[in-house]
Amino acid sequence: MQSYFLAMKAVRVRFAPSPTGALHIGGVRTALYNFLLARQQGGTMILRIEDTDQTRYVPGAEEYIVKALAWVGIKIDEGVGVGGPHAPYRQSERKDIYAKYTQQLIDSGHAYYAFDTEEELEQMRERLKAAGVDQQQYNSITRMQMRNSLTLSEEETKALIDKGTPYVIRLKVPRKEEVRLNDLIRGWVMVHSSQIDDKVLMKSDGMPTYHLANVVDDYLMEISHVIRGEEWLPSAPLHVLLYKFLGWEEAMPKFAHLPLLLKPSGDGKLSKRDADQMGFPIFPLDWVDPNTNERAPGYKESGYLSDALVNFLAFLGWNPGTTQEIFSMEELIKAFSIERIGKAGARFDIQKAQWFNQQYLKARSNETLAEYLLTILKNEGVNCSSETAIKICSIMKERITFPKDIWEQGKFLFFTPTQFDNAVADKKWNNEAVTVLTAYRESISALTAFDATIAKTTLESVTAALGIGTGKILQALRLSITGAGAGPDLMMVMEIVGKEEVVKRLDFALQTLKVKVA
RNA sequence: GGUCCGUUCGUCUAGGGGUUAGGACACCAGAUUUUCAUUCUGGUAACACGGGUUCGAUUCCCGUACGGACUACCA
Repeated sequence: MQSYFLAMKAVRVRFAPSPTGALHIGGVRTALYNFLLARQQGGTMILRIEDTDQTRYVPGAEEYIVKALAWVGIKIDEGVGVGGPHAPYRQSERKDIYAKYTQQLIDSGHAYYAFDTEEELEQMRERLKAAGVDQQQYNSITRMQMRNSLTLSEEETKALIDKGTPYVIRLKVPRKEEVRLNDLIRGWVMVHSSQIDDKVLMKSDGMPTYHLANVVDDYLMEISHVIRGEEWLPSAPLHVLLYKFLGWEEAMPKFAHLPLLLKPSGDGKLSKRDADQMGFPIFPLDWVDPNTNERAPGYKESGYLSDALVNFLAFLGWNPGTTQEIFSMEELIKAFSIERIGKAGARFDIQKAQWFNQQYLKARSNETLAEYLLTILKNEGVNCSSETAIKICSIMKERITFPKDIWEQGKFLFFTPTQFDNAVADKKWNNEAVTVLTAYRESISALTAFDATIAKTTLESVTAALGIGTGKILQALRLSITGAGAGPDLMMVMEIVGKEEVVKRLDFALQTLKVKVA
């Protein structure tokens, strides 16, 4: 009956970041998994901002999170930015709610006031450490030696509070109890309550800690599944205890603790530092730290396509069990399942992300890419027809990883080369080449129509007439036209560049490289 | 240190009591491309270790090792 009720419960998931800076790429994956489950089950995706630590608040972070999620295609149904029946969705605006439930815990004997100063806490830890105690915790044993409402009389406690003495409210964790939870990814996890300390629920500034706020909000917002990073697993039993003490055991959400995203070296959580060192972004969008004014690159601005990034991220810790690798968001929604999420941490391999990007880029139409190219060209002050831009994209897109490469690797299409690759020139620039190219220049300048096919047939007839193999001089021709020894189809390049420019470039190359054939 | 979690090619992973342990990225080689890239074909490469259970374990159990997370009035 009970489980039937739970099974039927509408799927409501939340992504609950803290606005302490830009959204980490690991956070994006967590949000994605939540979103996939919500969409698949016809559920609701909620965005809640966990800003209970006023000291760590970073201006602009919340806005960044909203923008970043929108960019990757994670649509928020309810929460910050869109509102909903459980507003407000910013924890700092829900202080009264938490106060009410802390009071309830105190009244039911599951929480207590603690007046210990930082120094006193420090002394306690020192004392325990010196005594060789394994855990220097505020717990069922040590709390009896501290200044709290358990060791003080009711009058003393009241007097202290009335006097305005700073205090926190701590959870009274039972001394001996087996706390268990059935994680959707890891199965049963059991922890003895003696291992859990009397966590602070309400800080001395009147704000709740994560533990309390998270449980209260998940309950009130009717969250069905808590999908979050593995770093929360150790405190999950504490949350289970809270549900129990608050009388919400029946409505407790299911938990799924995701494997961590590891640094490429594999030792530890992926951090901004590692990403910087390895030269890849850690944030979805560019982020300027308001304190240092430092700019951290984003995936978007670095040229990653959002659907490629989503595909890549989805596969870090999850797989469909088939050999299909390319998944659109729609396909991911259909195929996703929590059961197929792995247990072990996944190293972050930027090469794979680049491969996905390349795949998605190739799948883009020339027209779409051309639009993008045209905006770059406009900024660069380069004139180009959209027809030409489409042609350029068609020859460039097979050979690049990022859209910006079309421009960066295709500059020779817009500018006459000013210098030539010496290695190629040394090898391929010889008398034969000069003979052919000189003749070819003459033939082309006499042409009235010009395109890739004509360029090719013209070249073939010139080499045939001279009795020289086309292949022998092609590199020299490429060098003349592009300045380099490698690139896209040469005939198409010449078509794009146009007859006049081809002649001009041949003249310049013949002139400049003359010395090579002394 | 303590608690918890984890461990299949270099990486992401499939698989699961009897398999030639499969795929993808990366890498290497060949083919195509008169270049490079793409594409195609092929190749190198893995069940951490030790005990059980079993006719048989990479798969189940227990240890060990190694790795990670957590251990704040941070989330």
